[in-house]
Amino acid sequence: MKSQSLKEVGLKVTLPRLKILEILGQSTLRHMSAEDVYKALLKAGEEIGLATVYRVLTQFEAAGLVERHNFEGGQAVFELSEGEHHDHLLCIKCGRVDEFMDETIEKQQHDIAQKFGYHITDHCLYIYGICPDCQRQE
Amino acid sequence: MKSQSLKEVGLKVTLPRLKILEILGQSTLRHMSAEDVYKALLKAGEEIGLATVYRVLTQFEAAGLVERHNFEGGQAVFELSEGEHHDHLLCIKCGRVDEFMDETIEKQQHDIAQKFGYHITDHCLYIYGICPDCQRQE
DNA sequence: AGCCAAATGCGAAAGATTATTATTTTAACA
DNA sequence: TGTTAAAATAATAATCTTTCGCATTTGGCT
Ligand SMILES: [Mn+2]
Ligand SMILES: [Mn+2]
Ligand SMILES: [Zn+2]
Ligand SMILES: [Zn+2]
Repeated sequence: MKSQSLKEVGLKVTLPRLKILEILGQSTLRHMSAEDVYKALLKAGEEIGLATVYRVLTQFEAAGLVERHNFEGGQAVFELSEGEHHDHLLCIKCGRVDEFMDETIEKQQHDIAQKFGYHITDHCLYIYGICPDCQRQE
Repeated sequence: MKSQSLKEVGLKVTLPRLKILEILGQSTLRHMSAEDVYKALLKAGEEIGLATVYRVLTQFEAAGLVERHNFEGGQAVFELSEGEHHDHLLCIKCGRVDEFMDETIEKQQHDIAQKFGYHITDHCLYIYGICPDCQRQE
């Protein structure tokens, strides 16, 4: 359960942290901005400050519980870490986000880093485009 | 020459625009933030406002003269468009940026978008890691 | 129950970027 | 070449996202 995952990463079990984990897990959006989380909390009747949301999300990221993405549009978004890595396809019209993982691309990245002598720590691949639904409405 | 490229994209030839193009072309850094450009202008004795730098860079982007990248770290960076697309390798220690292009990755991206039914407009792949030089100093 | 370190809430502050508006400059043309 | 309307600039204010500082509260432990 949620309090367990907090303990495992060495974070105190507090009400704000539990609620934020809950929101991230239940929301229909897998990718939420701090503001999204804050509004969802308000809607759920929780009085948690926006600064706390930011603080907690940053701590969750450091602990490996969530991942932060810098999609276009100013606000960072967060999603619960599910173990396996994936990259993103984003619709520039409606904001839809799809996820994928491609072994070939992952391997090529590794080869490129090796060629340049880099020790990879992380990477992100964002493919922007127009989703099937939005193409129909043109 | 520079005034020509401005005319070609339908932008008036103004001193700020010429100077900014010049800075982008001459700087040793291929990837500069608006602030970087602004400081380089000051150093060159030009009195151009930061707001103008932002405005001009955004116009250049819209005109296809420069590309904007949202690397990690808050500030967007800009580079002169050189025709051929490329992606980026970034050192998280020293900020070094390397560029590469991999046909296999490009093709896989196309295939993925097709599978999801997206019409690709753009994409970016950022590989973060530690560069050879920084590995030595550990 | 009671203590103390850690966490929260609130408002202020910071950092990046954009908007407003008066003034200046450009491009077109008489 | 001088005139003029439209566009661009400079300066400043405003906005937006995120972080900080500090007084207050809470969670974990005795
Ligand atoms: Mn995702
Ligand atoms: Mn580049
Ligand atoms: Zn869409
Ligand atoms: Zn380095």
